[in-house]
Amino acid sequence: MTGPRWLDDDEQRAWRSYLRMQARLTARLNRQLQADSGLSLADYDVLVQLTDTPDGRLRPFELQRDLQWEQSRLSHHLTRMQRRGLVVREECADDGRGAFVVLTDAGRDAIVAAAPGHVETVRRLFFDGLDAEQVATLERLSARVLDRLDPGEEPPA
Amino acid sequence: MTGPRWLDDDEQRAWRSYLRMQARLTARLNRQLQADSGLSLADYDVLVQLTDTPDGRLRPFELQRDLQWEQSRLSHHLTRMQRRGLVVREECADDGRGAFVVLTDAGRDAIVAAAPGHVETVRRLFFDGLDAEQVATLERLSARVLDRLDPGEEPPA
DNA sequence: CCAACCTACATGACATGTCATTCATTCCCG
DNA sequence: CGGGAATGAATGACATGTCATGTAGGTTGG
Repeated sequence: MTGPRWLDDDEQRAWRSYLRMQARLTARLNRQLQADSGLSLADYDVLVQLTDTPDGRLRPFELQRDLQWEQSRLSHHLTRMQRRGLVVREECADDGRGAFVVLTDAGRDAIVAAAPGHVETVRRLFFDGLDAEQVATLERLSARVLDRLDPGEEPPA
Repeated sequence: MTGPRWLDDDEQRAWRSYLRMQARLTARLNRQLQADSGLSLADYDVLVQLTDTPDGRLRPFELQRDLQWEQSRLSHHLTRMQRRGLVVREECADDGRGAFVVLTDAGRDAIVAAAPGHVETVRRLFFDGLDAEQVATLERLSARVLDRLDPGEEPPA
């Protein structure tokens, strides 16, 4: 086989720039959320999914499908969120193996309190620096890469 | 104050798409590296920095500056890498507080063995799906966001 | 029917990352 | 000089994430 196809200079710059941006932005968002609401980004994502359902309850496998998390990560995370009173687990009558994850009042309060500040931070740190063209390109770029990562997968609802 | 400025539909789609791409891509790259070379992305980044110096040695604070890691993350990570024989710590004669991190032969072997497969994976999963225009936009976008994250910071060497 | 198989979920061990704190040394200014 | 502030780095406690495995309950073809 021939040697690897190394990245050219433009690709190098773009890749490094992307990696750094990604790392720093995630760290900032996490810190803002944590400091202002005591939630992590992961907590936030789980709570958003639950809030999007009419009765604030989902089966873990549905959460897993929506979030695309590893099953065991989800299980561990739900255990921790339950310990903190953000959700509770309930048994599932239909399926003896299954369970429900249910948003508690405290969980609902937490996400309601956290959302405005989080969105504001996303806007301030990210979108406010970009024009519509860049945002559109980002979306197509992400979609293309996602398609290569999981060929033939439905986009999330 | 007025309510938060929520994201519009385009921004929502772009943001969700970006978040998902980012998470999935990172997971894939990490798994490929781990499976093929027993290294994590974090190991890889540290080893790259060390390999870029003529004698494979750096002060921890230099590594920290280049990688932009938290100081304690770096310290813990170096401890683990040292335990696995990828680097060693040495005392610093010039500065009694300081230390050196030195690439071992095993560390050098590991990065040399890992790099081709990693680059190939980055190319296959990421760049092969994109055109030059998208890559260029990504770089500018990342640079702009980075600038908002750390106003007035020098770009890395 | 029932044995093989699949699905939903939990768990333990361990790697990684963060925050707060500690410690020694160096710097700097009166 | 001397003492307080700053710097370089390690550490302990704890949150998070991964992999391998366990377990109970469903599903299905012969």
